[in-house]
Amino acid sequence: MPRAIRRRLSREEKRQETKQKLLRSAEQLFNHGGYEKASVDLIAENAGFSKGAFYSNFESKEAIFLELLESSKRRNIEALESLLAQEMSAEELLLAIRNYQAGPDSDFDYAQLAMEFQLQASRDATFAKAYAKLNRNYRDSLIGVLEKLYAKLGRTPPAPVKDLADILMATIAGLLLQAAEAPANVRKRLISEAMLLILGISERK
Amino acid sequence: MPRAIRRRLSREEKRQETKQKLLRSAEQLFNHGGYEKASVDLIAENAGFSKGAFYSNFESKEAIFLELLESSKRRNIEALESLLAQEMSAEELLLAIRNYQAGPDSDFDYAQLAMEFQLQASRDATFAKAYAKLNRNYRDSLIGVLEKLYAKLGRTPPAPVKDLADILMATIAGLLLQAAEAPANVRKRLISEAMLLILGISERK
DNA sequence: GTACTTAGATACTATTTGGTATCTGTATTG
DNA sequence: CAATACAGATACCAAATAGTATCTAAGTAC
Repeated sequence: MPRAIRRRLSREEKRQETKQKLLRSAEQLFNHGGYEKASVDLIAENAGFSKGAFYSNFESKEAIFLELLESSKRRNIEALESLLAQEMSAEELLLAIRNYQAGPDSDFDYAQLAMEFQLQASRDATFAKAYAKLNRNYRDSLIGVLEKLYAKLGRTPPAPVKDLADILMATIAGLLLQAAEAPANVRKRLISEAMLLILGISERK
Repeated sequence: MPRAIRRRLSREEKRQETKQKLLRSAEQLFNHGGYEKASVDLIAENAGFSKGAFYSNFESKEAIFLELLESSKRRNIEALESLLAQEMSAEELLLAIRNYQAGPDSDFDYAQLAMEFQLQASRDATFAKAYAKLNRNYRDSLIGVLEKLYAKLGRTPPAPVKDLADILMATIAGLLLQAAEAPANVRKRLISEAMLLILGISERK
């Protein structure tokens, strides 16, 4: 175990780099053609490596899929949490939420990948458990943001925020998938509109 | 061509029966495990036939998938159209819409299958075209129903009905998929809630 | 610099896939 | 009832798949 003590781990560093490349390759391919169509061979090749590299870094295809799922969800949750932490006016918060999923920062690709996860989860018990757990965290964060939003706006939510969170997540996912071929601005507009409707803040009362 | 004139087509009848069995088998399997996982062999076997029967009735796996898509969408559209045709009060119409997708008549399975279609469509140009076309019809029907609804209610929609239709479709699909493991009554409640929020008719003003 | 470790390449396997070619039994036709 | 047509079964195929076993070149330790 001479790992943690040593100074320059050029070896380990490279390994991590390879792993990252494989992850990004897999993300791309899963997103593009779905779980089944993204073969291990292809993932490796697309990253500029061979299958050997893949199995040297991941236990299985399922494993890389789950790892991807976890990291995406984590990133998403972090974005929400940081939103929560910031001090901002009601209008600012509203705007931020409105642009959250539809903004240029959060890639649309993620949504499709998430959909792929969701579908796999609805079919595979292993995935289902992992997905449910991660989703719960995400949902909780979203609920927090919504509560903060309504508090700042001085309004009462039109429905339990738990439900609003669920509906919001579903709608965004659905819209992104539905309009996969539509131009980005159409998607954005629809998503914004949907969020305002669901949150009940479309017209300034 | 001694087909259309003759009396009792017991042969042709049987053929159609076989085809229907294959279709239902495919629907089941596509829904359960997705497009890729439902092999032609499996579809045939599950219907009680051999692969020979399959290829005697369908040109390819893609073909049966598309045929399934078409018939499901058609059924859905017909349901909407018949809703449109009926004379009913605003409340009745509202209730009917509220229960439309969430009702016991429309099987939840369909939604998951539709999702599978949608995902495939987002990845395959052939599917994309077919799906877009069918979806357009469905959307148009839904728009008609919504217009009728608002007319009867004597209200103005909170957003262009076109957008409302898109959002509604996406939300329902998203919720059904998201809550695939949740009990049916939870799904129903969420879907109802979402519809009311999106349509802007949650509280009786 | 020599011995050891290991990231990653190559080669291979067993299995599954969609699709085809061919065959067979039975319903239809004359 | 004999000839034919055809629904569907059987037997195949080439390609692709996830995963494994083995090897090699380069990094690390002494």
